[in-house]
Amino acid sequence: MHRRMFPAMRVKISGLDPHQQYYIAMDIVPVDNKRYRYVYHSSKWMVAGNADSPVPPRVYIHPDSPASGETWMRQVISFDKLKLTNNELDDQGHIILHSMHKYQPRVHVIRKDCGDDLSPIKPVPTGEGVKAFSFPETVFTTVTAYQNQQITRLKIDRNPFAKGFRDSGRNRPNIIWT
Amino acid sequence: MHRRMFPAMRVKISGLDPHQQYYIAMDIVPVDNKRYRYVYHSSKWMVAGNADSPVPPRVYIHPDSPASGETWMRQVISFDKLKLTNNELDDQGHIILHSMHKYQPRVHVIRKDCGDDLSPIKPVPTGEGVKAFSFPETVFTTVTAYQNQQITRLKIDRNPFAKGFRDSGRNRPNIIWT
DNA sequence: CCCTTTTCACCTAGGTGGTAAGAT
DNA sequence: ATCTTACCACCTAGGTGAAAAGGG
Repeated sequence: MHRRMFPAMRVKISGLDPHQQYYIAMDIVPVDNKRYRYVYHSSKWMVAGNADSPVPPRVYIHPDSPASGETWMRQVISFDKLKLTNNELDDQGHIILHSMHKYQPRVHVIRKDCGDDLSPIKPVPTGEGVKAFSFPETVFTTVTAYQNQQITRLKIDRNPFAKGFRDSGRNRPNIIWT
Repeated sequence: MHRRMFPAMRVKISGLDPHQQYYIAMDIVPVDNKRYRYVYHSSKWMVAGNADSPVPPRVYIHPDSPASGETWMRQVISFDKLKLTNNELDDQGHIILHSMHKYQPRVHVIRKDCGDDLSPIKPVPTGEGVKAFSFPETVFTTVTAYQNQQITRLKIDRNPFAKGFRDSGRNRPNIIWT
């Protein structure tokens, strides 16, 4: 199984060299070494043991890559086509995560000459010409089924593909418009 | 208005340097200086005057570009997402053609270091590191409405998006399956 | 008269959460 | 008991030719 990450991460970048070419990429790293479960009566995620064994590292290379600093800085950069899977044998280049774990997305800005061996199935290079950014408010917990009605609500209300589950969609038979 | 070119041009390439990066692109050039009309009773395209005035040059850069010679040579390269328009003011990077004219698609293989200023709205560069290929059997005449029942048949039979017009699609009401 | 544009029903392709069945 | 999978109806997004309307 695979699904897009939603809501998608969106960033604006400044301070690039307008005439330099860059790759922009995202990976997703574990926040800690724990597995979680959702405790319904307290509406909280609680530690439920140690993390599952690590998983092959994957990188989402933004499809506009490579592009000039000018191009990247002119637009909001959206990662809405990034796909997640819990299938450790995935062969479609999706990002592999464990369910019921906490993760943190990272945005990487990679000067073109440092990204020539960039690959969806290799770790992002580090060092000169590569910078990584992460935002604490984007930490999330993976699930295969929603544990929390507010999340379900948010997804249905905001994701265009879930329109069929919005109120005044489904379960409104026999309405006669006059 | 714009439509995809169908059937799409598909090529296989050999003889590239596996470790060199290349762009692959297509443009479409006039075959002659004439405008045509279709003569129904003889089922032939006949010259009907001189060509309309030239149109801004456009290039379709294959979306897998740039990629290594190895990558390009491993696959059939399909141009099925290339889009044509007769709108001379088109601002979406589609290839602009005159209706009722004869054209010839060309495939360009461009070594990466020669394609750094490649753009959908600039002519393909020429010279060292760039090669162009064309195939006489791919010459075609542009139309806004089909002139010929065999072409309509071919499109409906071969294009997945036209499935609704195939026999045993439409115009088959009141069939009861037993 | 001949060609072009607009609108339409009908497709392909694929992203949603619900639900029931499966797995551990 | 808890989590995962498979399938479904219902969407978005966009590519078809037919047919009617528009234009020179």
